[in-house]
Amino acid sequence: MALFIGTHENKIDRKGRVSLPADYRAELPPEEDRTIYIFPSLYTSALEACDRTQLRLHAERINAFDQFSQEEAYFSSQILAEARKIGIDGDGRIVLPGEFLEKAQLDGKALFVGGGPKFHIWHPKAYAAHRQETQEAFAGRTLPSLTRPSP
Amino acid sequence: MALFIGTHENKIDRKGRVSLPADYRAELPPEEDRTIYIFPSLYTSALEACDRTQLRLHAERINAFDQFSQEEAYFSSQILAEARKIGIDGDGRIVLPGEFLEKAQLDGKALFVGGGPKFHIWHPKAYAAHRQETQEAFAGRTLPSLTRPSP
DNA sequence: TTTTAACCCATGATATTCCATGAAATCCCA
DNA sequence: TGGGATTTCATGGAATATCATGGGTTAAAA
Repeated sequence: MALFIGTHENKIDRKGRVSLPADYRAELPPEEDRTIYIFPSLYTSALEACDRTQLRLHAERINAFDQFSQEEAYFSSQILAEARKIGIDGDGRIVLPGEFLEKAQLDGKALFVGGGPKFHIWHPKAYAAHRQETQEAFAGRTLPSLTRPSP
Repeated sequence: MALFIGTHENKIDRKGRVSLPADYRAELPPEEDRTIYIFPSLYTSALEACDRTQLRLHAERINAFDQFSQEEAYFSSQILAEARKIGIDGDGRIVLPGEFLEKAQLDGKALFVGGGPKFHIWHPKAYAAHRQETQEAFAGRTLPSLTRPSP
């Protein structure tokens, strides 16, 4: 499984190109190492990106709702309908479509934020604020173990 | 599973390089023996380090929360976004990024402290104080068994 | 045409690798 | 068991490779 970690702030050039961090490129599966999938995050201004395997997992989660249910329709329209397949050029760069630049309010810089099997692309200042907010909301919280579920 | 034990105090050279204790290197899995993952400890000034298997476990714990939930966002931003993949050079050394040196307030020395599947990197004096504190707080405490869950 | 995507090459800064040294630990054989 | 030989290890500096970035060129799409 891909493990995207760390944060990298890269420049968006005048052609709209941004280098995908080398760490991230190295995590992409060999058979699909020149493609990622991106869609707008549901509850933040960021973009969410992942490889094909992870996008399939999202599709399966959505399919786990009852067919023709409102939940299925909601998540399907928010994720699957909005997602785009993005190519990676020979120098490891991607081009973000205009609609995504607007959604994430990106101007000259893109902040790549690792999140395990996925990563986010933020406006640097927006991420700083978001990080601060979650930190205040969850200060002191510990991460539950998988083997011994908390009561 | 890797078992990092014991403590080792090594020198940080002017390029930020430190020798990873040979004991620890020997514990790394053969297929990934030239890479470790490091992130700032959530509630101390230390750095936390582990192998890929252990980091994936962290990612899975975080993924066990609902997608797009606040808990997921919090732990992801505190652990996965702050983590870095650190290469081990041919001589068994790692380079600690400047941000990590600051976070752990490391100047010339790094104290490696074994903790089973993970280890910590401390400023020597900070660790001495931390050890003293936990000892005072938990002296007399017994260690629960795995097979007989605590009530 | 105008735009958009993909490819090729160049460059400075940063990160990684290679080689050398002394000290300490380990080994080996009488 | 002793003591010299050998290896391992931490550390220092120099050489090399990688990466992000910029620009130009070509090919396909709008």
